[in-house]
Amino acid sequence: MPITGSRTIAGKKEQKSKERAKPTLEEIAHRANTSRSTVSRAFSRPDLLNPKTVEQILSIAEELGYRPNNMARALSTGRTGNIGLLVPDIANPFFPPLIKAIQQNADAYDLCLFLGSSGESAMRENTLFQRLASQTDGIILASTRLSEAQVRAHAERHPITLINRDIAGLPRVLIDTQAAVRDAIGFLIENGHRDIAYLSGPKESWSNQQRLEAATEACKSAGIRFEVIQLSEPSFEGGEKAAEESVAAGVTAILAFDDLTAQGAHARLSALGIVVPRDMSLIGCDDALPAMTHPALSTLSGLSQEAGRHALKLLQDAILHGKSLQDMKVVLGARFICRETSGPAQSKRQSKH
Amino acid sequence: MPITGSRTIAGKKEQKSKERAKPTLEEIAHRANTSRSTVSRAFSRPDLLNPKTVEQILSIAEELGYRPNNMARALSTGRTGNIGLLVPDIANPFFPPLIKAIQQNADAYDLCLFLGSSGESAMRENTLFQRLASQTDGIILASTRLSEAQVRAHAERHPITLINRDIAGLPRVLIDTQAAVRDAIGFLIENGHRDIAYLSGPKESWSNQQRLEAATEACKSAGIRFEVIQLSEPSFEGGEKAAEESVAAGVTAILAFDDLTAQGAHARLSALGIVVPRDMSLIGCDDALPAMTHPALSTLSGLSQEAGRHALKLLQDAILHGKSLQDMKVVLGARFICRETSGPAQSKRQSKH
DNA sequence: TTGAAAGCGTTACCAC
DNA sequence: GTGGTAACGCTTTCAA
Repeated sequence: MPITGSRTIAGKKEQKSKERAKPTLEEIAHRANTSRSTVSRAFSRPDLLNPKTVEQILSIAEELGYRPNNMARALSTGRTGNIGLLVPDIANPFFPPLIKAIQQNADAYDLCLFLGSSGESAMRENTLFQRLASQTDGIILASTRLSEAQVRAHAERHPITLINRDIAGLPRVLIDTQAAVRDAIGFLIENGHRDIAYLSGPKESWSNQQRLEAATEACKSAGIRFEVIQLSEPSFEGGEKAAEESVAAGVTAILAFDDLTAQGAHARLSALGIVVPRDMSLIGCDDALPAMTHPALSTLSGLSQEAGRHALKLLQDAILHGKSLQDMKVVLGARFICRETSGPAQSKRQSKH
Repeated sequence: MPITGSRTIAGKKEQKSKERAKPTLEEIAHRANTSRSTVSRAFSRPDLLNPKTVEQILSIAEELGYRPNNMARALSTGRTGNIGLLVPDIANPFFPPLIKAIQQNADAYDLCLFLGSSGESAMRENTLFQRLASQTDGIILASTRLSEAQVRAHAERHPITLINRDIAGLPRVLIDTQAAVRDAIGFLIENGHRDIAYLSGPKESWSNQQRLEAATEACKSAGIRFEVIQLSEPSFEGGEKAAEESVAAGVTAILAFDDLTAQGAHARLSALGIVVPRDMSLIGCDDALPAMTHPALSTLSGLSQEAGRHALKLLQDAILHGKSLQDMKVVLGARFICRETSGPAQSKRQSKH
């Protein structure tokens, strides 16, 4: 007996006794002395059938352990019932809560989720997209590293929703951290800090651009020294290296691209004997490691739950209403959350008040 | 113009000027004055064709932006090129690294990954399984909450690989933490601890059973008081609650089901003014929050990378060699990693040495 | 209320 | 080397 995928010319009564191959509509129809059409309807539009017929079919199906073949169905209907989600790095703590939120909402819509993690590589992301496109009704791109042109090209042929990427004309949900960044910088300044560093993330990252811009302006307008330190990569290790540079630069406060890099920085600072927040204030971003850290990390609130919910809603609209017909844009405002890693600047310096 | 999924009787020349519908083999064949078969072969078995033909077809395909339809291909070949992965809770920090490892290996095998998060619910896991079964070649069940009977039933009809669940006859990879648990308990005892609590995870969890068993025996044979505290749920919050019970129970050391609950416990202990490790030793499990914490959490090493790699290997074997023909079992040994949250017991008590 | 048959996009067998 | 055609499992007109 062939294991799988074998061709059988006369598909009639192929199975021996207990040989349980996956039953098909045909199989059930045969057992119920009826046709494929009827059996199909028994599942999709039972209201059109004689209740007795439905009942009989359902019971036979149950007995045989029938499960509809999603791919065949999709091929026929043009709808897959699947959606895709592409993230740069699933191990970055910002994403799991987001993925979870999307997953749960997908369940509610009765959709299955394809997950892709691109490893921060645009090329890989592209490949994954193409692979997923033919098996999904739409795809959510979270913090995509693709160029605007690439995203537009994809959107041309497949429903898309963006998270944390602002491309006009495409449905997108944005977590706006600019106000929160200004608050955080304001807090630091009020607490006497005059030398602040920003650990800058990937250049392709919209979020990073936003934060960098807001921080730059806030410091500039306050006449404060502002150092931009480029992370080698948006990871724990990247944060560690950047911490050393920050120390060398002689700042008293660090605003990190995200919580993960902030934690990396924290670890390295501790290793160097620098106590947070006494010797150095540290603020992360995303609130992805809630209170998981000691001391609890000051950060900018993440909102990934809401972001996920809205993203799925938008995607659903895009799928049903054809190509993202209007310029849907949801903006979620983050807030500065002051916990235990940020405080007064050390030494003689004081607030001006 | 219909948006999608429309039926067209004469599929000949349906598209107007720039109306870019997704091109099919037929479409390309037509443009190249050849047949579907040939075009198909140009992609799958170009060696069988005249190089000129191949080149021409490929260029036309490129120009049209042709992408093969995975579902149609799957329907025809019986292989989907997809695999599924079901986890109890993607937000639990143990899983992201595991998922990432599986994802990367899947990429290497040129497989797409379906991710399902069951929310710790067996029912939901079952539903997801059935939904995924028809669109995947095989499914990896990580820390499944399903009963043995349910798992076996599924395995009957679909290739499966288990992670951290020991069911004879099915391919599985196990992270064995028993030796590590014994080492951890041994360490605590040597450091003067005589009252130890274990924060116990989900009953369905094989890992939890293993840890509980090892800890119980280790304490028993050393004649040490051992308290089992059942977590309301394996989460940060669950850990917080359990910490209070531990304090009430008057233990000097806590071994937690996993890192997440350990962190929850840590947070609550700190809030209660209990300093770790001075007043209370704390050991997690999985090494999922590497050094992300301060003080760095003592834990049992996770090995999720290796687990993911082996799981995919086993699944691949199961898929290719038909139903998991032999009792493949990979056991990975975890180690106790002593960091900063575990140390000598407080007060008068001393090690016997 | 039910059945026949065409069609979804692809592959694979069998001729030519 | 290449083309015709059946088949994969399901949905959906169209007739009866």
